[in-house]
Amino acid sequence: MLTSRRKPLTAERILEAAIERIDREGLDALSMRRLGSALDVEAMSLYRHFPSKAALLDAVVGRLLAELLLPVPGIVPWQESFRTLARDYRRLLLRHPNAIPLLATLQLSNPGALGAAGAVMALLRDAGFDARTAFHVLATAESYVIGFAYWEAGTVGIRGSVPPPLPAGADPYILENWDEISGADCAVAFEFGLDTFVAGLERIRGA
Amino acid sequence: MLTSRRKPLTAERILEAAIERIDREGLDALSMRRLGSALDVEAMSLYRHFPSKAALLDAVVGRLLAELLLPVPGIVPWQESFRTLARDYRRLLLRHPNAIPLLATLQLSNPGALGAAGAVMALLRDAGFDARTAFHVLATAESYVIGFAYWEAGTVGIRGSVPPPLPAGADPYILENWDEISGADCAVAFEFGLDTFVAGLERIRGA
DNA sequence: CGCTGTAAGCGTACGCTGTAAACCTAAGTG
DNA sequence: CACTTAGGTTTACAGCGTACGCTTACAGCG
Repeated sequence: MLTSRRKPLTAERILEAAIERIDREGLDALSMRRLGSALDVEAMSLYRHFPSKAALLDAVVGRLLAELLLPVPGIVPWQESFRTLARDYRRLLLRHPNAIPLLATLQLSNPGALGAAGAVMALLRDAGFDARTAFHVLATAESYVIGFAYWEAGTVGIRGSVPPPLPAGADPYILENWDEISGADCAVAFEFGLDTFVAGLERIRGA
Repeated sequence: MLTSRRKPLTAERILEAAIERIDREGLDALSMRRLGSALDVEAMSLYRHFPSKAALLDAVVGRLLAELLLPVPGIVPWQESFRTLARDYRRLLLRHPNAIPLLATLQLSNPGALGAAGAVMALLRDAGFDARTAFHVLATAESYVIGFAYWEAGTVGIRGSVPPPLPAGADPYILENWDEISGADCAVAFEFGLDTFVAGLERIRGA
């Protein structure tokens, strides 16, 4: 089959197609063969651009994290930057709910994660936190956001798909209000946790 | 092959073997064939006890959650019960780090999850929180614990295995103290987040 | 005792997966 | 022109989940 007529395959195009497929069909639906055929190419061609499927998924993580606007210390109060980043991160995760397991297993060694981690560390140290505390805050906050998005995507359901039926025996409040527990409700809960956390931070800043 | 000489296969024995394999070799190493051979049985025999691999994994989740000691309201201050449960949950997750992805995707419809969720709801309502707030707290806290364990297992490394090498460009503090960032350090960070959260809860109780 | 229904485990087979290795071809480059 | 090389293809392999049908062991019953 002639190759010269096609738009050339690039790492960038592969990543875009991979993300689109993950968003639309889920993580399990992303196989090298399917991804290849979505790009009009054989599966093995992808290996010219990524050494393995795992490497490709790592790159997907980096590419998704690049959507985040990182805070610059000193322009607005640190609390505001911190809240904004957390909210942006949650929204990013909800825009790509099928990719959450990928981002949850993100390692600090991922180049895409380093930038974000560094920016948060800088922000917090500029706010007066010592380095060790800043690191704890980073770990804690990232955990919270990812955990929450995981929970939200799994509980409320992904992209409005019907949540699984609740069996009898659930807590009365949850049972009665199951239908009302929506994305909006989750946002309230998220903000609640975020407020609580920031308030706690303010009390120990510089400690 | 004669079957009467063997210990009979039961759902219980299958679950135990599955958990042991997950703990020892990881989630990916758990295939029906391998699990079968660990039990001296053909893969298809497992389907007599579980309708699918997904159902088996669901049962694994339930079985793991059953290790948790659920709080009973009114015996000790709610803060103490809350903290204890969170710590127990974290420890449970770290005892089975390879199963964290399973527990992270846990749905509220999982029978094993219902008991825990109900216990927490009861605890919080007994403490004076209204139902809606209690639900938010449940979501937030569970997110935090799971997210944190995910982060901890991925960052510090699982069961003392060497963490991946940190590339240059990381935040200076993280780079310099990478070797020292240990489980103990994580425990401090976890307690820090927990304290922050409980303090925030105390301020809004009953609101 | 034999007969029969049923539950439990086995064997085979199908379509899918990730990827190693060899191959082919078009585009430079001397 | 010959030669190299990057990029896409082809084939092949081992392993996966599981549908389907077979066999075996045992329980209840006459």
